[in-house]
Amino acid sequence: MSIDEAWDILLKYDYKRTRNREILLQFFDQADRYVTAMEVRVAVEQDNPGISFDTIYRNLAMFSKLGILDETELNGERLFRMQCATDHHHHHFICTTCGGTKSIPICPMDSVTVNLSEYEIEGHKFEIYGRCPNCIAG
Amino acid sequence: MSIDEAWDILLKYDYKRTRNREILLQFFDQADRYVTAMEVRVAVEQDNPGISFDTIYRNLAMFSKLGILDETELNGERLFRMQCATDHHHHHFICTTCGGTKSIPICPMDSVTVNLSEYEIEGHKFEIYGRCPNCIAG
DNA sequence: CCTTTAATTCGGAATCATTCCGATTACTTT
DNA sequence: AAAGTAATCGGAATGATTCCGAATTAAAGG
Repeated sequence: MSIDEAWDILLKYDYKRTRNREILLQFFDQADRYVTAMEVRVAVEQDNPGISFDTIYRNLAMFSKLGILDETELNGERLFRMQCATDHHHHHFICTTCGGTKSIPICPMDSVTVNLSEYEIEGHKFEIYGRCPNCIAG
Repeated sequence: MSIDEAWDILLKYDYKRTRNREILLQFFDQADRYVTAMEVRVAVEQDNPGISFDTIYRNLAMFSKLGILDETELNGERLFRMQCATDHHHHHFICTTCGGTKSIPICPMDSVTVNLSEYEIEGHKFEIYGRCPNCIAG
């Protein structure tokens, strides 16, 4: 998702265009991988020293709820990244070293044969963890 | 996994047979679903009022590392359950209301067609979330 | 059974990420 | 430019988890 598409969503929901949100979006746009909340904090403090933790966490949570960010968890750490374009549902390999991702175009839900008709399905998660070629080399 | 199988593992690694560990294992054995750390605390305090948080968390972490417990995360909460018998690799539907599970016998790794030969795969996760028939009925 | 030794537990303090809150600042609209 | 409301700030509060030194307990050997 581009920064512009993110702003489209934010403005549609009457969120205001603020400097902190622009900094956050630009950071996620160029990062293009999963980053920890701590990495976000360190990075945005470059652009706005004195930004409040509250502001960071509040916006991360809101972006995540609006689908602008993707949130996951690895070894007890929260990770965030810009949501992929939403046109093709897919999943990810996630590098446990750098947070980089690789698309896995299949969705296991298509292969589930168990009868879940009496269950209300709210969501699912499929992720592969490991090390990417770059991090193996490095 | 049964309580006896859990003790086999613990004793094999020279962990001692203590009352607190027995209480924990019995609780997970009868719970047979994902429970939060808080639920564990409340439950084991019935059997041993005054048990230290340290003891609970230390053993949960150790059980999890030894493969006696399965650990996952939902809405920022850590969930634990007794590990299934390890003979057939499979995944789970998890009820977001009660933590109950239903086995999903397929593994999406079998269907992954993307070439990951240059990647080191460390693990994967596939979970389906929703509400089970019991919890839907209310 | 008694002793020894090391693992385990206890209790409470410390840590760490995250959230809350009241006061201030900054968008957006008019 | 002024008003109104959302957003931010700064720092305190929260809550889960971990750490630590002292006390207890399980296992092994005599």
